[in-house]
Amino acid sequence: MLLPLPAPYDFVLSTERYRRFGVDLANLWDGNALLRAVGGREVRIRAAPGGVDVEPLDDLSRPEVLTLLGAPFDLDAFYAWAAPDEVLGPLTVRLAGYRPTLTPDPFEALVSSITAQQVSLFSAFAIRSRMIERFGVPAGRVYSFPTRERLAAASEDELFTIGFSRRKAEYVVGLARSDVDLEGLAELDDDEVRARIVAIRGLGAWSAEWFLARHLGRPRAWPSGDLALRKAVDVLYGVGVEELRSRLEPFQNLSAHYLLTGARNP
DNA sequence: ACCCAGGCATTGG
DNA sequence: CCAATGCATGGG
Repeated sequence: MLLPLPAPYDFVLSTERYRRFGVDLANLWDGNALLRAVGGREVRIRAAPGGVDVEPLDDLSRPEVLTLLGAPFDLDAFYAWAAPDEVLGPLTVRLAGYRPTLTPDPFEALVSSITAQQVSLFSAFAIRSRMIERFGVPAGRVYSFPTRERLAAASEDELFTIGFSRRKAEYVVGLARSDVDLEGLAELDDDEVRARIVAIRGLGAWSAEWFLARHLGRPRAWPSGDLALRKAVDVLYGVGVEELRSRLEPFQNLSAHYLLTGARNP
């Protein structure tokens, strides 16, 4: 069944992140389709004229896929705003139809951030996939991401065995066992979200900003501490990330994604 | 055998 | 308040 998305939309480019750094067992690339477990069932997403083909498409999968594919982003407004910019103008033309994906679940977003802290994304993907394999549940060929309950019941040693540092194992289990209302964060404004995230052990400013950017899809999220973004901004603009921030108002999030994707797809 | 990679908490000044 | 340190794995 067709799930419409605003044109232009480039499905393959938009999902590049899920296969660029290795295999993502929770967002599994299958040659021409993206597989994702929704409610314990495998959902298959493929490119289609006017949007994507989703199978099965129902009241459960529809909102999940819309979030996953970044439907909330207003690309038209971003492109119009970016056109005069010497860097983002050409970039939005070259990457036309790139719609950043979002992580639908807050716990998944935060645990994924912990796995990606400090190490290369190749390493992060490998460790994260071993965790998904062990603590997630297969739905066809793809896996549902490990639930908070399942990781709350895990031991730090189990996580250490599959490649987590002792410290990161503490962070993941601690987050799972905490009483923080992760769903409730969506009701708060950007700065309140930042404060709540940073108050959790193992999550700093970088993780908070990516949570705003890739889970909540907040337009002004700007992960200025991100090493890859710093390098991309330096190469493409020749300035620092902090001095660029105000210039990108109010499209910092989409700008960051276009700069990162543009820098690694020259 | 190195060195670095899309951080963070801890420790020491 | 800022600088130094340890962390585990995958690629080059």
